[in-house]
Amino acid sequence: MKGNREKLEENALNAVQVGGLKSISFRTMAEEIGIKSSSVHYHFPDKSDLARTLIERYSEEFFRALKDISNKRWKLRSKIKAFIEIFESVAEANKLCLCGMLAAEVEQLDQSNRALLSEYFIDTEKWIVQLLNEHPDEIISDISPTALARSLLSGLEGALLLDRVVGDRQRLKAQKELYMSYFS
Amino acid sequence: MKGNREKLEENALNAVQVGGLKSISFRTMAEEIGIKSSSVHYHFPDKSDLARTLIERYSEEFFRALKDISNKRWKLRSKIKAFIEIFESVAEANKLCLCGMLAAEVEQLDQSNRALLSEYFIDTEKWIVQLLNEHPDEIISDISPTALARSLLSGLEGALLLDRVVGDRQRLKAQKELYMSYFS
DNA sequence: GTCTATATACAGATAGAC
DNA sequence: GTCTATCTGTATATAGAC
Repeated sequence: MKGNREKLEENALNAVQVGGLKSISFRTMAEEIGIKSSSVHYHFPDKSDLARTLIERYSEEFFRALKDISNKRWKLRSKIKAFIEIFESVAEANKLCLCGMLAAEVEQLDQSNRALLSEYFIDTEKWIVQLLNEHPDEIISDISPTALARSLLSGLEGALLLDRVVGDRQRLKAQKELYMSYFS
Repeated sequence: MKGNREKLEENALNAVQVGGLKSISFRTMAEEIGIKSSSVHYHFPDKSDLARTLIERYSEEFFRALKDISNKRWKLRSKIKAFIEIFESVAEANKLCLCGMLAAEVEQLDQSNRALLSEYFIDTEKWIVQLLNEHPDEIISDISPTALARSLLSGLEGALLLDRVVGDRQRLKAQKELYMSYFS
């Protein structure tokens, strides 16, 4: 019962997480669901509009998952673990985080999409900082919550990037070991 | 006194670190130094050959810099600091590490270039591990040298990626603060 | 080593019919 | 919402002259 717009979005999201925005075209998007490229333009006027849709869709789903973690877990350690596991599930599909991939292509994005990307990273860091501030007694470190949040998120994005090239999950595993050691 | 091949390599290296391999063409490369695209093909038969040249060139220069750090510094802390500063100088030019950028585009690379990319990351991690093993008494951590090396490198690559989008140097700064706290 | 010229393919995008 | 048809630009790549 999925409409074509929905199919296009899902396929494009996956393809961009694998190969980047420049790796997809209106033609290939169309072919994959059996329509013509001009019909894709009906749903997404241009590539910038498509990118915006994907970033918004990905962000919404991501922050919904973060909210879930905040609500359904008790200990800081368990929350951080669940957060890292989101990235592990991306790695298992041999993809990057959508925003991590687009970050490499930022020069090809317009200003409004760059702003959306930046917002994704900043808001994720804010979510981590809030977590840490809610459980100050469970943190084993002198590093500030802000610095911890920034290094954790960029560390996970980098781990996805390198692990996919090397062909294992060792960097994600190392990041997990490192950051779990910060929480009792 | 630079030959055209040298000019092409330098321009391409910079352009790929900024916008990725898919953002450059034989045409634009040619125009930037005032020749025709067919002449670029004389120097680099195809894009795969160009990519290989860039990875090898970048890796050689990078590992020469690492050797320099190994030789000219005494304390582990000073060596790690110098290593991180290599990434800071890349960030200042608003670029990514060449191999970090190509890691995002790995699906568009052939097998031999993927192997070169992987080698770059693995060899860098080995260099860090060796450093750590040479100064066991200067490490303040229970994390294994291997895990530290893997998380440090992927953390720095991720920091370059995110900082460029957000438009500051905060993630690189956070990584530096975090890892410097591991060494006396 | 560099050129002109060209082959071939694919890209984003739009007009207008149904 | 989807189609056919088309415009325009750009890509990789090669043949052959100079």
